[in-house]
Amino acid sequence: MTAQPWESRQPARARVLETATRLFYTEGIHSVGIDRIIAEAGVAKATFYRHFPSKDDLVRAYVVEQSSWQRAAVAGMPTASPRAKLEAIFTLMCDFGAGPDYRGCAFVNAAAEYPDPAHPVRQAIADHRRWLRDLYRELLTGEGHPDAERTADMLMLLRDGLSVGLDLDDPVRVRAAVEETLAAVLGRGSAMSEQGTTAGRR
Amino acid sequence: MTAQPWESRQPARARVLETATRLFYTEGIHSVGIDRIIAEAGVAKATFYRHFPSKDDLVRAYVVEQSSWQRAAVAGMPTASPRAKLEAIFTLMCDFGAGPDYRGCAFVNAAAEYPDPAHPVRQAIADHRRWLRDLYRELLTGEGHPDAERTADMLMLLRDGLSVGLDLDDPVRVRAAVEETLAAVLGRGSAMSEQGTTAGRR
DNA sequence: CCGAGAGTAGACAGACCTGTCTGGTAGCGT
DNA sequence: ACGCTACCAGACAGGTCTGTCTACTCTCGG
Repeated sequence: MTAQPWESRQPARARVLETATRLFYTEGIHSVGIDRIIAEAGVAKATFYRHFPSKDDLVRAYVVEQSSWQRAAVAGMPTASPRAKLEAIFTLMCDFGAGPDYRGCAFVNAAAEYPDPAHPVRQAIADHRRWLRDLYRELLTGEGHPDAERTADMLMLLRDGLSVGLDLDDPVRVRAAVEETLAAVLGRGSAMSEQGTTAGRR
Repeated sequence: MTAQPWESRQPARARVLETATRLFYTEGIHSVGIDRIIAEAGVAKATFYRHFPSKDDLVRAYVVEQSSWQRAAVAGMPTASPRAKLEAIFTLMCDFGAGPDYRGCAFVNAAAEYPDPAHPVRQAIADHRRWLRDLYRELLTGEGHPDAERTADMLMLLRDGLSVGLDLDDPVRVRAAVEETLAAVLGRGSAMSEQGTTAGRR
């Protein structure tokens, strides 16, 4: 009875990481135990601990994987002008944040559960944020923005704000405020377009 | 040996709440157990459970108390113009966030550990955020701002962004970006003054 | 003086946590 | 056919969690 034709399924490590990602994101990290993860992933405990020597390693892998997803998503976006790309990134975040499963930014939430800045999980979060800020800065530079450094920091502020607000406040109002702020920060070239999933207005 | 002259000390409930506030904020909520709190507060377990029927009640009291602090802090600020008051509020947040003990926004962090929006803790957080947005809106209205509703939402974005950024990124750069964004959102009347604790520039 | 109220100290129950270990099975390369 | 690797199932240890309970002490109002 044991060990079905599991070539059909994903390999154990991927199943664990997928399950952990879902549970960590929707329920929080400290609230989800190993037993629950291996049960829902259909994986034996020994197998889990072979792939992830400790729970913290799993958490770190979760954060790193989230970062990889986002990098891939950005890399796979249609290459329009830098400005259009920036606006598309923020539109995408607003769309995602308006969905029913949205639970805030995975990195911010993880950081809230790992206070120590020297912890590997925090390091992974810091890596992601460095990448993100560099992305903003390069897009701004590519657009010929006169103060890409400062403006990239402002976009980080906006990004963090919308991550939190979409979770805790009314997403429709947050979205409108994001569009307005983005226009104010980037200068009113072409306002963030109207193709959002939720009808724009207010 | 038991029961010293504890009229000199704070009463038990206050000691518990004070200890819990410190530990919850600096180490996270799920990471801190009841045993630790009562030990550091110097309170018996039975006493604790008389004042707080469950840990969640304590957590809720922690959130409510944080909210009270902030309301009192705002109420106790010198009453200048609404605009000056707004700028002072953001300056205060930046000053606080530049300190070594800063660990992010207590409400955002707590929300990260309580995913269920119907949970009493989340309700308390929502109450605080409603108060905060109303405060922004009223100050903007008092200043005669043409679109206080929308701008209040933008200030919420900025507030959440700086709460996160001051914890996870370089506080000096975040502060500069906050000043810039605030000026952009509020319109360049009088830029946020230079009296910060950390030297302004970049 | 005496009883009520608030507090202290600590044992205890039952659940859950991480992490280890044993033992068995399925598939693959050689 | 053989061994290697990856996996499954589950028991187990040792600790920690929340919450309950017993037994005692101190203080104060009446």
